[in-house]
Amino acid sequence: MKFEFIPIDYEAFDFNGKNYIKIIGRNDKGKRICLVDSYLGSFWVILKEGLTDKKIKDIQGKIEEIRAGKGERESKVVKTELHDRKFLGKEVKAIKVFVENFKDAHSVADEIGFKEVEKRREYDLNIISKYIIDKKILPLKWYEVEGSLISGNDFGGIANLEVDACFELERIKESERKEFEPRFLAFDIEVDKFEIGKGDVLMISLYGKNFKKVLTWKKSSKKQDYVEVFKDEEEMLRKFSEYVYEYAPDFLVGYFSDGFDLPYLRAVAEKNKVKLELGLDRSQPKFSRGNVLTGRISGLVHVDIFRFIRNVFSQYLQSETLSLNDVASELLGEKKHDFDFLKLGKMKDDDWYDFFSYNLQDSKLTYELMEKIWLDIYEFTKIVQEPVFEVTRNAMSSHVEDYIIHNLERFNEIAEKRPVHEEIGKRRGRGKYEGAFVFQPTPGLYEDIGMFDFTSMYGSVIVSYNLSLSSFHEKKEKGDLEVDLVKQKVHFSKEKAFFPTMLGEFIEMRKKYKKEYNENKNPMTKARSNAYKLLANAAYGYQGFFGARYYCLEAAASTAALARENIHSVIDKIKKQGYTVIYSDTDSVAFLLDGKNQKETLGFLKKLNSELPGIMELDLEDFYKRALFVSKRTTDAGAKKKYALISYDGKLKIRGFETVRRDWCKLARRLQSEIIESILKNGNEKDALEILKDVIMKIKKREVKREDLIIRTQLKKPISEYLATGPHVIAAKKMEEKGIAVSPGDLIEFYVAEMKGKKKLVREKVKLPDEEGDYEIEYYLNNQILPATENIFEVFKINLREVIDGNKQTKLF
DNA sequence: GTTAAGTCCATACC
DNA sequence: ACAGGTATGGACTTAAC
Repeated sequence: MKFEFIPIDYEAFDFNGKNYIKIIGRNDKGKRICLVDSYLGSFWVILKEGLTDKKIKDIQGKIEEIRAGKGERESKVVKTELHDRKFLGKEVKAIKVFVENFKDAHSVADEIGFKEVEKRREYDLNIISKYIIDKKILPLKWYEVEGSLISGNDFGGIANLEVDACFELERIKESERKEFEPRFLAFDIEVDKFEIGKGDVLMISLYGKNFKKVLTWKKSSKKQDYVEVFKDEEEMLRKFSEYVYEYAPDFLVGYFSDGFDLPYLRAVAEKNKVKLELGLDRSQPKFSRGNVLTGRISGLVHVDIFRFIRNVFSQYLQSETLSLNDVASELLGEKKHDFDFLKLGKMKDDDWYDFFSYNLQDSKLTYELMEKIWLDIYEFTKIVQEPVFEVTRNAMSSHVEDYIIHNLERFNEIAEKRPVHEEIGKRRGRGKYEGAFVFQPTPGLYEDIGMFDFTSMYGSVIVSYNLSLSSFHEKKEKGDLEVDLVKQKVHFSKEKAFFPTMLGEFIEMRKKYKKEYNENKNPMTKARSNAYKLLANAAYGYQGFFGARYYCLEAAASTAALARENIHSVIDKIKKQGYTVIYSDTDSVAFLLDGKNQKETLGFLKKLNSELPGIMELDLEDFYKRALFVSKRTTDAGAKKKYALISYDGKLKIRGFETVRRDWCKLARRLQSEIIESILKNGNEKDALEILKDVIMKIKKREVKREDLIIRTQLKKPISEYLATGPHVIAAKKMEEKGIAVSPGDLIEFYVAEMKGKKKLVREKVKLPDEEGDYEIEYYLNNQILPATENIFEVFKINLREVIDGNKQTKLF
């Protein structure tokens, strides 16, 4: 039978001792299809130089005799082939070893420690990645498929899967078809005790296209048409699996569902002795323990969008936390419903009604977030060529690496191995290298400023100077680039290596799609341009990351060194041209126009660009009307990474100030930003000073709302691991005492209250937001308001303490 | 008991 | 453990008196 097919999920299975891959996807009619394909996996044995043909034949013979495996299972080598390949850019002779069951590739490779063998590689690749590379059957790409229907007990009864049809793959070729409308089903649970395994699931909400349900075993007399009440938790759980099956989603979507909803459901299913049959083979979710739990459901893709947002998206979000509420507010302009969890112990009829709609809203937000970021997931999947399950969970370093792995064939390259435990330890012990240059600013209010910055600076340095593991030379060779790292000199070949080449592709694609997007605003090109930008930015960090296959600290250190060299050179040229440089951080430089006009400055930028090496490019960031720099708190020296700018159209750009820090109270943050705005708009401090005086008065009169005085600090590790007990740790302890579960990652809220007796430490005055008490006036004046404002006024030679001492109403200072 | 230096910790910038 | 280094600054801890 012939049909069009789009792969969504891949799973390997063994049948009669051989590897098979089942691909779950859709056909062009929207039917769910399972495609089964055989797969013969292989790895590489790289030979030492100068072996005779006869010797190589001998080795191949010896390899073909090997049988190895783990436990009961044993695989034989099916065949070997000799190839000319490259490894880290060097030409090598390599034997391709085909193993009956790829799970035994490592064991087989272990048997090939002959003295003629230089290295063994690719036995550590994931079988699905290997399959996608070898067979070129890429996720989310349409194919024309010929296959034969599988029925009965073929392949161990695979025809029993909950799909519309199962085929064995016979022929496949690319199709022109593009459009794909994925089916999402979002879910969310509510429980009575937060800790997994300790409580009951009170309700489960589901949200899809024209589909909304809240399943529960609790009742409210007020009717909600989407609520279905079951006799107990067990029946609710059964119905949950059934609804998921009926809706037949491609993606079952949750928010933090790897860490909470799915494991919680599993725990209560176990307790109720019911099976959570979510898989297309009616199997239960399987959890793998990495750093965090990961829940996999056979045949449909469980997506925890929190993880994708955290790993990929978060750096471009303004939200102060990655909670569903904050992220949905920012991306969708929609919030969670309010529900007071303290009611849980004594729920009334109306409360259940509210709780059901609260639960449904969470699924709705999750569904809409998935719709919102789907194109980003889709583009990442297309670019790195890994299945959506992995793409939505992997960190940026993995995305970079996956792109490399899936593109090595173009370079005839064999993949490097993943570092093992000892190697990682060694790498981590190597210590830091010198990073970026930051210009020491002079505090002051400046006027008429220009700012240039390099586009993808580190990426373009790597490409322009060819910095990577395969171009790195231990000893200097003829024509090499030499980079002086002070402690040592390192060398890189000028022969173009694959890593800089691929990174060049990221930068080029980013440029191309950014341009395309600007000409024709289309969410697809935006997502694509964004994905390439993220990959380009992460590639530098990747080479310095201890877990990377293509780790090269020398390349990372050289990238930073050459970036410094380039920014210094640009700073010098700008100065020489007659501008005053006032600031620079890593890849940007700010300077005073000193009477020169913008047009002239842009002309100068063009000249600067013509002198830059390789693909490096300097851009106009913007022209600004005013800029404010302040001193550090402890010395007179200007503070780095802390400044505020106002553009000619009145837009503010504030960096580093307390205003942008989430661990300062609202009052201090708002006051500081008002002061900064006033100063930048007016060009003087007069109005700003009045704003400050007003707030100080309010504090003293106790007119400030508690909400504006709450300080929020993240708990980064379990309470017991803290060596220094800061205020937020005490607040977290208090929460635990009240029976509120706290875990690493939570934002802890507290305020500083007046206490009986003289308390010295801040932590002794910590109270939780709902705890009775009066705020401590002195703390908020001295530890929040003053530090956030005094070095701003210092720029105008105003000593806040003196000014305020002269004010009769404010004698506290 | 007080104070200054040192350390821990969170958060930001690029 | 899940990209890197640079930087600020609050609050606690420790050493010295």
